[in-house]
Amino acid sequence: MRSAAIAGRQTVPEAAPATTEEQIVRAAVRLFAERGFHATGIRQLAEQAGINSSTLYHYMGTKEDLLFRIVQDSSKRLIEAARQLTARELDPPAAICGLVQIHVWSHATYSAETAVVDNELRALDKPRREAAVRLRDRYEAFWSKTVEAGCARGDFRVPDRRIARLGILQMCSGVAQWYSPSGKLSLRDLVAAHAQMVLGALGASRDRDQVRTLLLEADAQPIADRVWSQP
Amino acid sequence: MRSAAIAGRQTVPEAAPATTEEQIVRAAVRLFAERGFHATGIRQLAEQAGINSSTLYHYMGTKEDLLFRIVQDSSKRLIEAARQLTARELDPPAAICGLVQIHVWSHATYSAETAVVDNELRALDKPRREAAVRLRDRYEAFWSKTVEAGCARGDFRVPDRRIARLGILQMCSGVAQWYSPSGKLSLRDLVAAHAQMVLGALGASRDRDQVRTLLLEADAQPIADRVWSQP
Amino acid sequence: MRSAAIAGRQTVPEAAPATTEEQIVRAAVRLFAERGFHATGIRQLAEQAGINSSTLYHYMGTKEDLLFRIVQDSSKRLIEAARQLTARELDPPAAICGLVQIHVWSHATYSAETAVVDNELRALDKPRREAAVRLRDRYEAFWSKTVEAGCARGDFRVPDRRIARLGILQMCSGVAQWYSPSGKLSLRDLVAAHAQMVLGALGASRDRDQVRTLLLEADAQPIADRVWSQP
Amino acid sequence: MRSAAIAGRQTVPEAAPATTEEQIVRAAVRLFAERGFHATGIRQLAEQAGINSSTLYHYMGTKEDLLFRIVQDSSKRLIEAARQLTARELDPPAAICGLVQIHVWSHATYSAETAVVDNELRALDKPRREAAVRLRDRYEAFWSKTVEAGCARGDFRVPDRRIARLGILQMCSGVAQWYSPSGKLSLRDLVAAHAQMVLGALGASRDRDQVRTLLLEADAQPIADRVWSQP
DNA sequence: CATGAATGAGGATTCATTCAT
DNA sequence: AATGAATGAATCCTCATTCAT
Repeated sequence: MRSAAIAGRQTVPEAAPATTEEQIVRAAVRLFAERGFHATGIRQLAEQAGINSSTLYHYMGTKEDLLFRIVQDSSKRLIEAARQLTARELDPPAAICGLVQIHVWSHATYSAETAVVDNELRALDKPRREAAVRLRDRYEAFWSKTVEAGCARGDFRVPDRRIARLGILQMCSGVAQWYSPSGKLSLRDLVAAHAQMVLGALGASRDRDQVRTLLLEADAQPIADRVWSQP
Repeated sequence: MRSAAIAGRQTVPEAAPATTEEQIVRAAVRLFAERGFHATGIRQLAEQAGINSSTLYHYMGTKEDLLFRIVQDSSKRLIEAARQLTARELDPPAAICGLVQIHVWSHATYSAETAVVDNELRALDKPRREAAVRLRDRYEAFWSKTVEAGCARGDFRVPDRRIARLGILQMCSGVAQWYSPSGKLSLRDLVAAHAQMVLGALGASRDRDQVRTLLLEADAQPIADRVWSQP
Repeated sequence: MRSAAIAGRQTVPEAAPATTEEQIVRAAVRLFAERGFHATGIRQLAEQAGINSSTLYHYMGTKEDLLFRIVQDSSKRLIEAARQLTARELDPPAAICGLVQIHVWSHATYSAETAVVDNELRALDKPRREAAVRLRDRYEAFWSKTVEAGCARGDFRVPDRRIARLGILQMCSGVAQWYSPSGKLSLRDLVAAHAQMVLGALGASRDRDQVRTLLLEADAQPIADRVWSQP
Repeated sequence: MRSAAIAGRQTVPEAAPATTEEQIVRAAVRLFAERGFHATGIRQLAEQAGINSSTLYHYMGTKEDLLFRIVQDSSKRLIEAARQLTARELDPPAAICGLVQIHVWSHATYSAETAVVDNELRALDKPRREAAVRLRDRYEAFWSKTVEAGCARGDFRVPDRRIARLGILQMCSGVAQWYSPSGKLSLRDLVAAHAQMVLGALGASRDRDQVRTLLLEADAQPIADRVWSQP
């Protein structure tokens, strides 16, 4: 198991002393990602947040409420980033590189948050799970549209657009499971490697220099950075 | 436990009525895949297997033992398939197509079993988790070697071999999450699409006809079929 | 507070060694009567029944299920007794004496059971509370009919039949709160006194000898005895 | 706590807007009566009083303190009413009618307050419960004395004086459970019906006109009205 | 006067597991 | 081979209450 990657957040240093609520959410994100929702006890959660377990209930409704909040929050950040990117109306190859940049950067930097979104939806009850799936669908729609556009323009050639979208998303999500920001592989290289693989998978030309150019053109990392820094 | 029971959705219909043991393993595979290990209660398990919860303990040791056996069994099948394939010493492009064929077919056909392997390792205690990880590593080693060989021979061009291996494996594992054998997408097309995307991601030439030829050359599905049918 | 009266059951000695289930129900009846449903903890309940608190859940569903079972059981016994009595088609004065005999005897002898029925209905959720109220209404209908008949025949003269029914029932239920079977007041005298008061309240002639005769005619105690002895 | 707050449904409309304290007591009376002491949470109490739950602790000491104050206050009002009535030294039949008038009117008009006194004493700890029981005994002593006197004078003929006292009190208390001031049954008729039944139960002559005369003679409702209106 | 934060004890219930039958 | 009874530990969550602000 590649759990080392879960460490997460240290990238953006935070000056303000963490409020109790923040500490709870952080603890929850970490534990839900590491052990899973059902394997995380309310007492561990409290302990990790440095408070008594009953105090949790001043801040979260239910344990499940807390999960849902986390899922919702992280999903919305990704959606917002994709929205900002696609608003630029780049060509499909640049657009897909931008999406990869956002996705991979987010999954590498906020691996715990994204792992929760990717793995713990099934712990939600039906209405919330459906709400979470709708959010995920809204996010994936940005990918769909870009793939469609690229195929329509002849930039991409894929056997099946849906399979392609699912495949490249899955590939890029994988980094949350193994990438460690403290290792020697840089985020930049990680992103570039994925962009190159994605372009290849989509049947687009994928020369290393072209990829570099497309990533520069997309310049999506600032977007990702921004959406994850907002309160 | 006769490990034949793990097969799940039987491709080749089996005349023999399921033994109690088989039913337990089937129920476990289904529930662990659907809800996760920790969210699966021993009583649900028993109910789904059509027996009393105490009776479970004649067949499985612990709930965790049961998980471990499932993980071990499924992992070994994949390993055995990959072993048989690589024993043929195909050229890297054909070999990688064969691996994709095995992996995708297995994840599509035995989605519950593979999902358990992919998602529930963290529920195992340390020694068992490490044993399971060793099995996974043995399996992935076949992929590593093939990627290495392809890169060495110039068939593949990737920015980072480890990232490539992880990326394509992740992509191919994804099918367990969404593919439905009862839908209109055929297994053959599913496999072909993935082979094509994987070749692309690896920077190999990925003309559709070439892919078809490589898949025919690899002819790995019979292997997969066989390893999953064994007792 | 007159809690001494709650002791209850010892009247009918029981040869068979109490099963776990019986012990649970007895403990519940006693505690629900003494302290009330909400003031009775599941652990006290278990302790009084001589078992571990988790074992309770093999026998009762929920604590509330247990309450409902007790309410239902006791209500049905009273209904059955009243049914058997009214089947004799006595004259209203004798019939009302019989009802008093059943009611007072039951409330004196099974004070815990009847106290639970009388006081703890509000702890039930809506559907069960309504079911319990329906049972109570079925029981009180026997009283209504008898009062009506007596008024129609001129045996009784009351300002308002509904008030009368409620008043005399309430009066007779009171014994569960204070009567102690181990005190010096005999059940026979207790019943006779209430019969006399009820007849008076209903405006019927209430000479002591008449009351004695009516009670003999009704001869309802064997009925009460019987319905409470059934399993 | 200014005890005026306990009044509840104000017969005489009060101009002054309810103080926080009054609202707390009103909420407590209502909830303790409806659901019982143990089923009433401190937070519901606060919500119903329109304040934060911590604020409660400025007004009540403990939840149990609050219950005790309510019990004490209501008990004292009844005692005071009975004292004023018996100070008139009426003949036993008129006196008993006056007591019924007070008791029934109070239980009908202040059903929540009286229900709390009648049902929730067991939630008090021993010293307070005993204090509450002493108050109840002081109240019931007025009834005892009147019954005794009536029996001594030959106005009443009862098989057992204690049983008689308990029976008629119980009968009259019942109205708190079912009477609705907004229904079509008037308080006057309710009281008259009970007076008539009580006289009958005591073996006194109970002609309707006599009852009316006795009630007029007792003229106790103004007393009840007054004691419940005092601050 | 009023409150939000905080807590320890305890609420009911379910957990995986054992064992005698 | 199979089960019903039993349990201790743990589950999530709510309780009444305190206190600094």
